[in-house]
Amino acid sequence: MRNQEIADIFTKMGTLLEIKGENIFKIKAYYKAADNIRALAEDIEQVKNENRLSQIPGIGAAIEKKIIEWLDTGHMSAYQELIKEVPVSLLKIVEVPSVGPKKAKLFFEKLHVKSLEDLKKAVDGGKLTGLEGIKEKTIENIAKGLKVVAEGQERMNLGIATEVAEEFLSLLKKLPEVKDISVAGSLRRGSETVRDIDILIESANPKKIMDYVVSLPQVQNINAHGETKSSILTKDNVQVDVRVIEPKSFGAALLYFTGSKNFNVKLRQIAMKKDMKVNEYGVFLVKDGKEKCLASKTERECFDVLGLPNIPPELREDIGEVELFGEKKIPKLIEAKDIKGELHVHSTWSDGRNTIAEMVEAAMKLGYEYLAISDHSERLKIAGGLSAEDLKKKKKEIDMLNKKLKNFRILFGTEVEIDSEGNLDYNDRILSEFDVVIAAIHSGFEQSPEQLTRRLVRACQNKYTHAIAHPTAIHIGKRQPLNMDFKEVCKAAVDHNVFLEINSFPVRLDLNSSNVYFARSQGVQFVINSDSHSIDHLDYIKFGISIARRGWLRSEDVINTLSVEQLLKKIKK
DNA sequence: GCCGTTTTCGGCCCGACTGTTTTCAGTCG
Repeated sequence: MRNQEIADIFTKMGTLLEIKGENIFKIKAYYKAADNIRALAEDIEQVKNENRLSQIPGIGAAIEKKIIEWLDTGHMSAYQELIKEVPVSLLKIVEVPSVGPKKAKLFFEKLHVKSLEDLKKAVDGGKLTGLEGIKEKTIENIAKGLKVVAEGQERMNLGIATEVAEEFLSLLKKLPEVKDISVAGSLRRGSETVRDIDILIESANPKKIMDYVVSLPQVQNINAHGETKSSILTKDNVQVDVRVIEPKSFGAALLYFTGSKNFNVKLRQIAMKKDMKVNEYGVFLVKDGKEKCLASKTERECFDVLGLPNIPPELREDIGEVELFGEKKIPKLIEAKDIKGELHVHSTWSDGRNTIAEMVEAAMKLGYEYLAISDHSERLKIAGGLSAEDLKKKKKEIDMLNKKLKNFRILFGTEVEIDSEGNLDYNDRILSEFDVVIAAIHSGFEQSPEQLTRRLVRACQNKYTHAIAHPTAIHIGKRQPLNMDFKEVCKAAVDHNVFLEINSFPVRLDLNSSNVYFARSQGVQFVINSDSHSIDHLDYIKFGISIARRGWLRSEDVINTLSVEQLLKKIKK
């Protein structure tokens, strides 16, 4: 799919036009088109071939023409013209905190600054001094910003973000001034990656809280320190924004700061049609130039007066949830309590840190009814892959443990390698012994799209395969997802009764929520696993559940919400 | 550049903080 690359071009064009000083609404049109293409569930090339591009919201005649040109010829003349005027390297400069399009333009025109290196030289050489609107403090902030960029402030995965947020929440909760507290932003929406952490606090005494936040030992740099809003950078380079809200508008603020941005825009548009206005202080009726607050205390009240149901944070992406909620078509989403067991955890038999017995004990504490111990297969030597001989011993251990257990079943599983041709790493006789066979790719990521697709399709066709683990093999921050035809893989999964995994391990989070949303539309069924390598990892399942919810999954779309008997019946080939 | 139950023009979501000003522009979310 070329959706991402086209969306990226339009995002770039938006920013370049901003630097150029174009009409703000034209710029927004490019951003909006990029957003909608990125969120598109189907292949844009197919949409083009079926002449439906203009049906995508935010795509009119001009942008449609540009998309067609790009898909047909591999270049876009409007983009080429634009980067002649505004060097594409300026995009790096607006990424520097406290430098936006206006300053980028100023530095480019007055100092010929075209790259981060140029900017650094200009700052170090004192060249910024004397430019209009630039004084000591601004220069200092830009110097700091350059440092942050140099240290690579990337998006962190959901696991790291959750950890940092929990640390701050537990510290702040101790303050007597804090009446209520919640995370907001993409973290609350359960997004796979998070850029910064938003924390909202309900309190009538903001000053004390603000002073406390900026004085914490975790703070490396104070970006802002206001009366109700402060922003800090931790020593681990994580940006944490804390806002204090008056009790009467906590709900409205939570709604506002949870976003997403596009969801908020949609809410305001709905409000406008009803002569209302939404901001972080409440939902207001606007009449004869006067405003009357209709709701503000809780999110639910705000949704109520807008005529909407209580939309869960994970769904607030403006990909149709608002409209469908109006028609009562949104499914009842899966919840943590629906999970009855897991099919993909490791033990000391391969590269896990805990024994089968220890893993089982931890799983029972979570209220699970079963656990498949799916260790690596022979070929993956680096992770202690099991030989045929090892498997016999492991099976014996599981049988023995199962005899002792009441109301819990250990399943004999494997995470078996898919080789470069799509064959599985054990022969049929061995595969037939397992209760659960999960096939996975751990090597050969750089094959051609055709090879990768064929590999995954063949793995699905194997009559012993029950599920595909971490189907795109993404490693957040390190490895791109496999470049393959995901639609084909979904089709093979459906045709051969194979379940696709939502792997909850924080560096994987694979499938991601857009994959899930798309796969669901293709009729795929799922399994949510933690891929635990120790008892501490079992808790990661919560991230997989967030992704499932963001992909609109119900409990019946996920096989490990079934009892063990139902599960074994369902996966039987 | 997009869009339309005011449909081919005239709108297009809202506010806090900072640094520069002395009323506001730029940045950010």
